[in-house]
Amino acid sequence: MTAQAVISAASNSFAKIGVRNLGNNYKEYALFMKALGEETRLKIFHMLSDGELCACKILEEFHITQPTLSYHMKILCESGLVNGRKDGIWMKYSINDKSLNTIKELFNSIEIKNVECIDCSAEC
Amino acid sequence: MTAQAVISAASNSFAKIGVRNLGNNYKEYALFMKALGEETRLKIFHMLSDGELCACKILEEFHITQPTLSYHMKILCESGLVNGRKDGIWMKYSINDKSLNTIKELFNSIEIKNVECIDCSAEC
DNA sequence: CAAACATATTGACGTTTATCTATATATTAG
DNA sequence: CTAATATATAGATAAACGTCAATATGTTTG
Repeated sequence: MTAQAVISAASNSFAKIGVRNLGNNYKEYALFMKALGEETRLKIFHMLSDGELCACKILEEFHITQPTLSYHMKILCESGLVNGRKDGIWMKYSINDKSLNTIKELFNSIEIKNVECIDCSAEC
Repeated sequence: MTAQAVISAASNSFAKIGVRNLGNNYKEYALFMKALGEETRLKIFHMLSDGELCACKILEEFHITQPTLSYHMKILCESGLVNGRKDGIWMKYSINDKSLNTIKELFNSIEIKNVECIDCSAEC
């Protein structure tokens, strides 16, 4: 079975049980979540919701070294959640509007359905 | 400086720059995000948005072993995002409504403010 | 250009993660 | 009770992660 066939089989299975298939987007979304799955980065992201901040201001709020902050900002930026722009010697960071909306839509699109799984015995 | 003092100092700093402080909740939220920051788990979570599913059905959709699925389900459940209930020999999983709403509120509460960071030079 | 400053990169390190195989623990059916 | 089935746990392992100290890079100012 080729890699393509495996992927195709997986997609078909998803369709079989009626799940909305986000396709390749799962990779992107997982990257968003991974970026926010670390307390320091989540706090930084939340700090940025009040507007753009420069690295030095962010650094003041944590007990980490400057290289560690730089590492976290890199992950936030590479995920696409955060924009960085250089302003003279300063790096200024802000939330990427588009990505935030993507996340909002992802979660808001999930509506709880109180459907019990009842046909297990017939299929497993 | 004691651990308590450190935490207290951090909280004060947050207040200083006017960030909504989510307090201890950051740990919980980061756990949510970490749980969804892995492609397989994100897919599973999304599958569950169509209703309760048993482990064996979920397993069919992935090319992983049963112990690996068990490991992922444990992480999803321990984060609080997913509920598990035992029904005979089957484990049935569903999305935790309360946690989903918590996440929705977390992101929906973030409104983009186009505020440039301009007073860096004065404070750094 | 040189000094001062903000940020990025490198290399090292211990820790955590995702995965597997092998095995254990339920639970139901005969 | 025993066999079959679904799931969980244990132990091992390779890769990824978060952190730091040291150093490099880039920018402004005297």
